[in-house]
Amino acid sequence: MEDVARQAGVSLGTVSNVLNKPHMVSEKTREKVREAIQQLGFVPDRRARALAAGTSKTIGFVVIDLSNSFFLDMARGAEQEAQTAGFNVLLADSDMQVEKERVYMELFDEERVAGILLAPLPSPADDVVTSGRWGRDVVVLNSPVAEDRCSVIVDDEVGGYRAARHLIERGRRRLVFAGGPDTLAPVRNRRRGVERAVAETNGAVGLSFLKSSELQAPDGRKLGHRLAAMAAGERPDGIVAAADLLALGMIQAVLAETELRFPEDLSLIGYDDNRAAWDSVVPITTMAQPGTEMGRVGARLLIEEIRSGRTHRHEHVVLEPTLLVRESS
Amino acid sequence: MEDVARQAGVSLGTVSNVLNKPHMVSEKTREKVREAIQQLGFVPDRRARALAAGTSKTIGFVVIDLSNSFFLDMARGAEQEAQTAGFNVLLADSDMQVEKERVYMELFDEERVAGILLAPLPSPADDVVTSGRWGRDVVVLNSPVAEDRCSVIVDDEVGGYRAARHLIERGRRRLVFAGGPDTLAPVRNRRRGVERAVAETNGAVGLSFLKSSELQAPDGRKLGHRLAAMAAGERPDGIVAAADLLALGMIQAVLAETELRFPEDLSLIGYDDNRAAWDSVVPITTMAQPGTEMGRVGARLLIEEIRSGRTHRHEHVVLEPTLLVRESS
DNA sequence: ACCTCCGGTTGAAAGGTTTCAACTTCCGGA
DNA sequence: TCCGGAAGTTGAAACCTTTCAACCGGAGGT
Repeated sequence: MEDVARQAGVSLGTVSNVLNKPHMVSEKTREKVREAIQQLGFVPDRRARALAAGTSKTIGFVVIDLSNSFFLDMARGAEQEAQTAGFNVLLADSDMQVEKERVYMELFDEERVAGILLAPLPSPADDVVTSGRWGRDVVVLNSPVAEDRCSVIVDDEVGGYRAARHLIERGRRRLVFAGGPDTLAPVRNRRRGVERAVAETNGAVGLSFLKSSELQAPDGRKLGHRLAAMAAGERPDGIVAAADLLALGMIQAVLAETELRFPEDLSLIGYDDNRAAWDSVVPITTMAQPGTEMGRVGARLLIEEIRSGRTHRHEHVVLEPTLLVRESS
Repeated sequence: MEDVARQAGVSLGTVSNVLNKPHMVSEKTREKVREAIQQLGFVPDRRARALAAGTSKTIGFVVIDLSNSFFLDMARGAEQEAQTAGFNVLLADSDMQVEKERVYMELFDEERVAGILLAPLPSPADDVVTSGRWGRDVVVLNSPVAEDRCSVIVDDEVGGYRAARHLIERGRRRLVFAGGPDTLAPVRNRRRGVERAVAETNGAVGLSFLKSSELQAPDGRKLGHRLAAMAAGERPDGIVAAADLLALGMIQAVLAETELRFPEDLSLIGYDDNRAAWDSVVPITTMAQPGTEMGRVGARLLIEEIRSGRTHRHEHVVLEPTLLVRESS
């Protein structure tokens, strides 16, 4: 920057002004400086800038698992929103490991980013977030959190409810919820929503829970296998799966082992609108989670918090999933 | 840091030494300082550190498309390797937009990262990379590049060749390559590999190219449809698809429209080992791209370059894809 | 008793920017 | 002709570290 100043025949302060408050500099000087910058290939040093100014324009996003399109969508949403506010977002994939989550939180903390977006691991989330006593502003995505932070979550109970309602409206009455493990809060909540819908509908019965150990396609195939083995009388006619891959596996197994057709004989609805399930043989109706919007809202909240400083009041936004009707129902 | 020094009753320099060269500080002092750090919740400022030291320990990765598991694997590989060398990597998704690619390259440049890993957009790659005249070290992944940079690519011709060899060894003789558009270098090269394998095998014939406009599942379904319509005599018995999703679509269409079975009547091999195709009805044999390894090698090259400074000699590593036999062949 | 050497420790400079009070010019008005 | 004020520019302090030459005190050798 000193070189630039010398070459343009102005002072350091003026170069800085050209960079940050161009309107305060006369047209003539501005041009001279710009030219010098060009010629010298000067690239301002963000670190020094942030150091001197005491504020940074980049926010960090620590995300649990980028291979899940839901989280990738969040990242994209956050990025869009941040961009319009003049912020950049840097990504770090904690890859389902608490350890890495912590490391990256610390990295961003040391990096003095303006704020952190965190999509945490299910269980010990709160530990990491609260224990760290990060000086930085943090907003938490997709995980309930104590009062002293902003958060954005999506209502799983409503999702389960609406999924079941959809099946009921399609004339299904013998409903079952498929998923697991029950220790996962989202699974529990989605299931509860389904049960509520069943309970408030005349003539609907909730069949016993199709329990899976995880939510991947192979688990779905096992479930589909069980479904295929059932007598016609005991078989459900509507299934709410806790995840798309689970639904995908079920469809494959049922199609392979029986003559049943989707959706005529069996209606199925998945959850998440997972890209990995987009190319199922029969396209899966699903409760789409508003990933992009979560990212956007999260970023908005965070930037607000950054800007308003101590006067900020924490918010807890609850979003709702939306039904995406395709061919499995 | 000043507060820490005061509280521990030592000088600034000593605190710094505790942080960076603990062996140079007496046990007693070290403890005192550590305690003070603890009590005051002091978090060193990386920016200031890097500024003062003149070196940074974080490297940036600008990646074309994180929703493609191949690139995500690269990111993971790079991260692993970087970690063992004491570096951190920050991710930026250019999301297939040249504009964003440029913005992020600039961001990392201004951020004075130690170096940049770039998995660029297909065509104007070189422009961005070279035109920028980034002072920073850059290594390019998955894209050929001029002499003055390190790069890591994977040999598509060999991939096509091996895929075809695999089918030939399985007894297939009427081979076809499916994919497109032909303007994509990887598609062209894979195809050429297939042709070479056919040419050098007695009795093998290369059937006319099954051309698709893109490499997604719907394109595959169209191709599958054409396959289904063919008379038995003109139908291939072995297919090399330029991508897994294409293969997945073909399988779905063929299974739906004909009685043909994989692999008995038709052997099929995909390309990429794309996670999005892992859950195909019939698991797809594929040429897996060594994404993780590319990331690792790239990071290793980059760190070497960072460390060796001007004495560095650029390297161009060519990796090979590996066959993953599953059930479609 | 004196000298060397060495492990520890210190203080100040340096790194690249922003900020801001103080300064200079120049213009219009009295 | 002089004055007040706006517009533009400057220089130095500040931001938070690392680095390194210089310093200090004590152990070991003569």
